[in-house]
Amino acid sequence: MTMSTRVGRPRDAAVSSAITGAVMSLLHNVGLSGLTMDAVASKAGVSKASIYRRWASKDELLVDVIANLASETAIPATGRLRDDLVELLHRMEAFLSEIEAGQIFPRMAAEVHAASELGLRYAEQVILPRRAMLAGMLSEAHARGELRDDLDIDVAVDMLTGPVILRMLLGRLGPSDPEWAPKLVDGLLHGWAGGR
Amino acid sequence: MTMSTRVGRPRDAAVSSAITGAVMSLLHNVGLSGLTMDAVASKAGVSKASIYRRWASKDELLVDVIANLASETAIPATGRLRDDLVELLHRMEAFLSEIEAGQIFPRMAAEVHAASELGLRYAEQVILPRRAMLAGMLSEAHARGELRDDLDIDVAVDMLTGPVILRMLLGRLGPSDPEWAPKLVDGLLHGWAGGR
DNA sequence: TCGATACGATACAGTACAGTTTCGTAATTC
DNA sequence: GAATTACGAAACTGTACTGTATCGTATCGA
Repeated sequence: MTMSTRVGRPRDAAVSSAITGAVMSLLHNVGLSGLTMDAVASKAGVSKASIYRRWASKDELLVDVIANLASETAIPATGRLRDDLVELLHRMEAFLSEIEAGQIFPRMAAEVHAASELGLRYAEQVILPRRAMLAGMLSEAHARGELRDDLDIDVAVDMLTGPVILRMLLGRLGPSDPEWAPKLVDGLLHGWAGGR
Repeated sequence: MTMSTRVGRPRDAAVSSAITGAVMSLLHNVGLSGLTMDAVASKAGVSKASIYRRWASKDELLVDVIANLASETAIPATGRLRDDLVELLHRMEAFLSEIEAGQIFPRMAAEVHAASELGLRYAEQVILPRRAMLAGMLSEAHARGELRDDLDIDVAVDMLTGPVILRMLLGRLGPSDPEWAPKLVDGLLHGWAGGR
């Protein structure tokens, strides 16, 4: 029962990375609408057959690339909640604008809403892990006594991420306010009413 | 220079309304992806020629219908901000789920982001007016002394609408919490930190 | 050397859809 | 009643894809 070393010419790893690289490049340049399999093959200098030898469909290729694209994200943890939140928002803004997420996220949101295969995998591999990380961050702050006891963590995650997503979706509608992130954080922490 | 009364058979107003009605119905049922001109014609009991006699393209038809669809919305005004906000959120949730906006909004967000003709008109006719109404509502509350002086109204609008949009986009990911709206409002008004 | 698999290139099949055109018929103005 | 426009039906054109198949060639294990 030897681990059968496959016979025949082995797959070229450079081809695989050329394909995923081409997908990322095209996402960045032409967005999701202009991303065709012919364009990927052309950009990667690769034949379409080589793509379909590795991925069964365009959707599987996309999920693969997008999931990896969104993997490396560290949560700031200085111990001071306000600073952590502002820093987090800045990172989210950077990430969302970096890869033309304005093209990707609306499409993925529609997929999630439609509960398609692509949408489910995007939710599992991209959205839910991030929400879990945020929830963990808030839980730690709660343990440190920085949050009210009756704050619902899930709702808080919505309160934090919702405005960022919205801002990215509608970004071009108004002038961008460099103080937006700290204003949001202070609004969240201290509330609209009463106070100072 | 008489106002030339056009010669020939006049257009049937019933045909026009059948078309727009079919578009709304299809948006409701199959969403934007399944909305083809053949489907519209079939559903309306009308020939495609009659559609293209009235609208030059699918996009123009869509803009027309969507703009009218989002026209009538009243802002609650009981004078107590908290109740108004909760009621407002409920109306937004109802509106967004009513017409399968989960299909429409992501698509329109992508259009807005791409600054296409369709996106610009959607922003002008649907998004911006609503934001203005919300800003007015908050300004009144501010005049009544219910809000902190240093609250940025624009950011506040983001804080209010962002979570609702997000919740709608990702709606199917988690169990729905009937107390979500009041939790959000209380979180906004009283803040995460300090307090009670 | 031989069988098996990968590769690029390219043609091909299949599908889906926007928008156009044709045709026979109905409504309206002059 | 003649010219003109609207109407439904349906065929048609053009396009833009996804995914498959074919072919000659290259690279591996046995």
